[in-house]
This record gives sequence, structure tokens and C-alpha cells, in this order.
Amino acid sequence: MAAETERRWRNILTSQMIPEACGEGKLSEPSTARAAASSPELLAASRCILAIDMDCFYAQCEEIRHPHLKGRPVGVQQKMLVITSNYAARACGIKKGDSLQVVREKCPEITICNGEDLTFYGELSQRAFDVAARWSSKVEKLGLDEVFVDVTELVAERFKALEDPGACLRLASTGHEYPKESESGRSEVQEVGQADWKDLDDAHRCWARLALASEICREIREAILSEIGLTSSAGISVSKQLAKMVSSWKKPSQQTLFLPTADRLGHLLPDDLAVQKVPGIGFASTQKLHELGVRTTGEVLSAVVPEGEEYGRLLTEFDAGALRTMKALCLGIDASPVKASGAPKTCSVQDSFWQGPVRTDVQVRDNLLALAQKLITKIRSDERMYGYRPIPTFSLSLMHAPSSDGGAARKGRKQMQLGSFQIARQPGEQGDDERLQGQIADRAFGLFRKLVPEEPFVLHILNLQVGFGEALGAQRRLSFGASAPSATVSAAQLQAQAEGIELTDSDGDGEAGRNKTPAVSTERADAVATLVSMGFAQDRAQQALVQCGDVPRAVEMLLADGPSSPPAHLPHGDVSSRAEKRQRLSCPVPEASGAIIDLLD
DNA sequence: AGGATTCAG
DNA sequence: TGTTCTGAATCCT
Repeated sequence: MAAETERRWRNILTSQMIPEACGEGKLSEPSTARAAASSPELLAASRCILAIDMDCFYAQCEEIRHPHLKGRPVGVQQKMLVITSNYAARACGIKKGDSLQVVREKCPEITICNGEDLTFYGELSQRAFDVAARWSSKVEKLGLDEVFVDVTELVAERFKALEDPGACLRLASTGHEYPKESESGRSEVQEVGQADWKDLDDAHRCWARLALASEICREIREAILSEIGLTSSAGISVSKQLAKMVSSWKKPSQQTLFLPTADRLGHLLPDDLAVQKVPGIGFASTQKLHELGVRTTGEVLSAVVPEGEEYGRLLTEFDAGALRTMKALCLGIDASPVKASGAPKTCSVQDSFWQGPVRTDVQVRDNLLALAQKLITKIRSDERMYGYRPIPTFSLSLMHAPSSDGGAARKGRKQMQLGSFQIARQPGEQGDDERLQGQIADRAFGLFRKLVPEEPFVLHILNLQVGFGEALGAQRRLSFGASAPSATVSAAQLQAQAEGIELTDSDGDGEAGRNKTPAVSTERADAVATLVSMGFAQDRAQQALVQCGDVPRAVEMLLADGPSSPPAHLPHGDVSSRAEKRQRLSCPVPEASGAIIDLLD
């Protein structure tokens, strides 16, 4: 049987091995020798992580927003720079930070879109996130255009088939395999049965899992493309770091699998790699390392030996924990989990005044009004994606001009609890936003006054930030707070209220509503509709109302109930207030890899 | 809690 | 290549 296994898997060891150029598997190179130390543990780890990032995201969004631009050169402008462009534009030689002028020279027929309003990008980003969330509960946002997906469980489920003695999995990877130069496509199919699996070493098992993960990755990217119209590139490996590092190896619209063998690690993380190329080592750490004369991963690794001479010098700039993680990253070891991203916890807007600083109370007041408007717009966008949430905190921060005597620029921040305030929905006239804007600006100015009691001052940055609370708790207080007896709130009223938002004084602790009479039968339908609009299933809403009598108690019961209300493994499902979002809760996890996995008897 | 730093896109 | 703005995490007090 061992011979059989050998025959089936030989081509992985040969054809998958990295080209001879990097040492033929010999461990003579220092980087490869170090990689040999970390490789076994990486291969034994069973995680499968995808790093998916959208190709030239903003430009693609503009092509979707303006379909007639599809395939024509498109640039996205912020301030006076073209921050990104699609591949048609890049074909004319347009680079990332080119000025508007340069871009016009290189490509006169280009269409320039204004990319300062991120609202639309944010909504497409969320849709892509939602697609990925159908495959795994562990999806982590990284900016607007990237996600990490942990598909370990899904992969493990597929391999459970091997518990059946007669079963056989047919496996092939999809896309590229770093660092092999070959056509993108599918690797040779490998067949593995139960007995084979037992004989396989860690490297082969790891490859098998990642091959399956690569097929899942292709499915997710395909869904994002067909349902949203976004192409993406991706990396597949055993950690976020490694997946991310190979995700951009082949672009656009391609994916790359990275199997962490010693030789491949040596290739991906050579000794002479500049430290700032390692994800996780950022600007500040790079500066400190440079001051210590350390510029490459190899230099980090030789310096970070606890007994060595250089270690003491490193400790002057970093703590021991930071050094450990830095060392691990340079070895390609990253145990950080994929953290399921939920709705954003904060929302902030900021204006800067570098050339014309803000010097008077009147100017502050005007600029705070402008910021308040931006803030309302952003909160509205947040509501569309995540539903209504309370806003318990509000803060203003600012940066002064550097003091004239050469001192550093002072920063300031003042936060207030909105304990006596809450965001409430009011039967909405259209003019409400203007009042809200004024109220926010008033609060902000109050904070500003505490921070800067009097003129003169010279400000370069003003920033407003709100902090969100839990969604459903909010819905309860929002809709059934002290002033509104729950049983009298109809779904129609709720709908009307959804049009407006107002910052109002809250006059109580929210308990008064609970003492009102329970809903009577004629109002039951409205109460059910209310609960449904909050994302609960209709039948469960009815049960809860029968048992509890009124809406607030029903909400509490449904929340406490756990698994039968929104499944825990689907992020955001619980914050949705719209039936449409509710739908995806019942969306089944897609069958993975039907094309390449067959159960044979 | 909230202030400062850090990292990332 | 770097800058600006936004969001999250972590450490420190």
C-alpha cells in the first residue's frame, strides 16, 4: 500500500517542487536552513486560510456604477491624485499615485471618476463580504477590498468522507502554486483513500487540504464575480500572513496556493527581504529597526536570539512580546486567528486644514456643521447595511499646529457619553436632518470648548466620532422606550420612523413601557410585523408574543433564546432589521468542490 | 475609561 | 513613492 501511495503522490513531490534555481531542496542557504525549522510545524498545522482581495477595487466599483465604462480606461481621483486605475488604464502606463496632469498626458481618453465618497465602495465591499460569509462564519475584513476567510472547518468536513473505509477523494488544486511558473488551471488529480491518507506525511496532507481550500476559494471568487461583478485575486495557505503574501503573486483575477515547505518558505521569505515587506511589521517598527541597523528579515532573525549581543539593543525599542511575534513573522509563522468582522464599532469623519488653519470660534462652528453633515451621511449608510444601532458615545478630537518654539503638534480628544441622549427615529419630516446636523454641531462645539477654552488657537485637524452599541438592544429602546408604549407601536409607524433620525433627550430608563398593558389581539399582527422587521422569523415571533404578551419582553426572550434565532455562525444576521437580509440566514452553505470530489465505492 | 501608539488599506 | 483618512487593537495610566 505504501508503494501505491508513493505512485499516486509522486507527482506532487516532483512537479510541485520549486524550480531548481532555488537550491534543489538542499538546505545550504541560510534562509532555507531557518525555514527548515519552521516548516514542519506549519505543515502539521491544519488551518486553511484564504486571503481574497479585489483587483483595483475603486476602479472596478466605478465600472459597475457606470457600465458603459467597462473595459475602457478608468481612473479614480482623490484630491489631485489618481489613486488607482483599472487595467485598461494601466496598459497606458498609468501608475498608482500619478497626478491628474500626468495621467491626461499618458492616456487622453481616460475617464476620471471622483473617489472621495466611499459610500458606494463600502456597500459593494459589504456585499462581497456577505458572499464569502456563506462559506464560513470566520470572515475578517481588512479595509474595503480585502477579506480573510478561514475555511478549515469546511475542508475538514470534506475529509470526513475518509472515515468511510471504501471512500476515495479525488483532489486537485485550482490556480497557481507558488513559486511554480506554469499555466493557471488545475493540478493533476490525486486520488487518496483511507489507507493512503494514513500513510501520508504532513506535507502531503497539508497539500491535500490546501488543494481543497483552493477549490473553495475559486467558488467564492466566482460567486463574487457573478453576483456582484467584481474580479479578485487570492492566496491560499495555512495562515493569514502566508495567504496574504502570495495573494498578489499573480494578478488580476488569479489565485495562488502556498504550501509551506522549507524550500518554498525560503523562497517567499528570503534572508535579504526588507523587513517592511513582511505583513505585520509596519512603519513604526521598520523605523526603529533601521535605527538599530536592522534592515532585513535575516538580520532580524540573527539579532533576536535572546542570548545574543544584539538582543539587548533590540529590547531598548521593543518589548519581549513584540520581538517574539516579529521573529515568528520573519520565519513565516503566524498563529493569529481569522476574526469574524461584525458591523463597525465606530464611525468617524475628519477634515484637515493644512494650508488654511482654523483660528476662530466661528470657523470652528462652520467646520463642525460640515463635519456633522458628513457624519449623518455615513451613519445613514451604516444603517442601510447593519440596521439601526444606538450611539452611546460621541467624541471630538483635534490637532493643533506645531507650537512656534518647535514643539510637537499637540493633539486633543474629548469624549462624551450620550447617556441622556439617544438616536431615536421620529415620524420624519424631511427637514429633520438639518436639525440633527445642528444638534450634533452643538454637542461637538461643547466638547471643543472644554478642550480649548478660548481663542487664540491654530487647528490643523478636526474629527468627529461616534461609537455604536448593540443593534437589537437599540431596536428595543428605540422603538419601545419610555415615551412609547410598545403595544401601540405599529409596523407602519416603525416604517415611517425609519425615514428619520433624531438626537433626542431621553427622559427615562426605558422601563416605563414594560408596565403598559400587553398587546391585545387586534394589535398582535402589528407586533409580529415589528418583530419580523427586526429580523426574527415570523413563527418564532408569534410564539414569543403569545408567551410574553408584549413586544419588549418578546424581544428579550428571542434574544435570550439563542440558536433558533439568528444562527450564531452567520455574522451580521442578528443586526439586520430588514426581511431581505433575513433571507440569507436560511441560505445553505454551498456544496464545496462537487467538481473534483467524488465519493467512490 | 480614555489617551497614545501602532498597523493597515 | 508618499499622503490623507478611516478603523481596529493594544498598552498604559
